Amino acid sequence: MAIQIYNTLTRRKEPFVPLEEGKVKMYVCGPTVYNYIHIGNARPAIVYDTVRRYLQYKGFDVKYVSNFTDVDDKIIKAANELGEEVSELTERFIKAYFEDITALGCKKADVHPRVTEHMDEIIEFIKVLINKGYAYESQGDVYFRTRKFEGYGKLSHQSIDDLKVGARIEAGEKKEDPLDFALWKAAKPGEIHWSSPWGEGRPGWHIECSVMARAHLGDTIDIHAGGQDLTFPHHENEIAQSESYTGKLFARYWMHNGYINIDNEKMSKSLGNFVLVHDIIQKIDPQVLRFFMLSVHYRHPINFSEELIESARSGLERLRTAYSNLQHRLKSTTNLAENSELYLEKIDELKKQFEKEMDDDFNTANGISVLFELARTSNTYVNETNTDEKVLKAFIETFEVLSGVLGIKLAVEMEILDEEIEKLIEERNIARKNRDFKRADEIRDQLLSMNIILEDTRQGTRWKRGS
RNA sequence: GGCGGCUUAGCCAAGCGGUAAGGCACGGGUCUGCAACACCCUUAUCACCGGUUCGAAUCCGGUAGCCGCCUCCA
Repeated sequence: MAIQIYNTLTRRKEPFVPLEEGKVKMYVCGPTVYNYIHIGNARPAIVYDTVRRYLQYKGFDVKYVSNFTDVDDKIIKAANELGEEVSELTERFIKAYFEDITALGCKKADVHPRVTEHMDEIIEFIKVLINKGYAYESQGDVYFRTRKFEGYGKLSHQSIDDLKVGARIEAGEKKEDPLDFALWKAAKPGEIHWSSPWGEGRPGWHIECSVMARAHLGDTIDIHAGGQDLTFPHHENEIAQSESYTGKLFARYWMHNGYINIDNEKMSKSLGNFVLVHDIIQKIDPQVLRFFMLSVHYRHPINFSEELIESARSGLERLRTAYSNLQHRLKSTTNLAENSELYLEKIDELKKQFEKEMDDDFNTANGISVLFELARTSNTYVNETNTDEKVLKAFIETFEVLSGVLGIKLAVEMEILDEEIEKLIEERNIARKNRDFKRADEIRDQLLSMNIILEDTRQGTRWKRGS
């Protein structure tokens, strides 16, 4: 069964068939680097990282490209305010971006192209659009002539006339039509600029993605993804530019993720409820954040609140515990179990179930519920009198593979305890054997105050760090 | 005004015509010296009204409420 992807272009789920068999060309709109990313930026990073991981799991060779917008109005403004060079500022936040998404369990893209590194190609691209009559120069700016492109509005499913009603007419209009958008903007005095046939200036926002996608992935790409708000105008404009340039379909599947709200309100600067990843991961385990985001379907809105994060934390903890229960039981497995086949079959069944859910437009929420079922099954198994190493390892491997697809790590770092603590645990076990429960409880409390939680199982005492 | 989405148990959330997954919290029980972990059990007819159908949370029409895009935005 093929993967089904909801395609914004057709507003339907479609079987995913890449242009070139076995290979996927994927482009994800990346951040404008003028600040730390907020959790709203983190969602596409996590969601499409997961899409990529699943495609790879299914055997596709994925080329994943995600850009940095490293020159634009907001960047220039921020650099001016901080008295910093544009390049210094962007370099700083690109570095921070990698730190943040790495913490969130996202792999780097195969290519992270930057606008400033594609200036020649951008200028060349615009020249062609002008030559073809799709763009025109106006007082040092260059605009795209939207009415010239027949398919304008096909992604956002709006007719060009409906769009026009809502379009804002800017003061000092240099456009032929309000819906035309800038490909090139003349530099204001003192602004960073590049030389072009139309004078000193810099690229408009939309052109960069058209150029960089083509430069790194070719004329037609398989999956183009980004936040829902990019559908219009950003992606609509990309389509207009690229298809006018190449005469070919730009992207075959368009994926758009939903928004994040904070305490049921839209995250916005005016409300002052921006949550930066950089800040929040000081307080919340970034893995919990990832788990939380994947527990909701990517196209649906998600609400962010401490209460919901706490609930996600408990859920992830349950999976981690199940995983460590298996590891722990491995040390005392009897290998006398007679029901191995039954469990191996169940594991296989759950694995298939997971794939079925993920095949359905990357339903990570359901994928996670399969992990919970795997946990319940393995917890039951771990408590059997006899276990089989083969089965324990199959459980462990399945946990690793499936959670790996979601980019979730279940293994908790088990640092070596100091000798003193080891001795206390040992002393407590002796006390318990002698039924000196007072001393035993004393030691347990003492360790608890050191954030070490003890659990007595039939196979011995084990410990873990509190969270 | 145009386009689109949402409304499922205390909270979160799946569901895409065949009779309500899963998680968190709560309560009861088993396990345990006690706990923790774990396991078992218990908890909803799906905003409302009408229609189509043998059968609807799921399709159609309408009502109400919430939200997004149409302007920089993930």
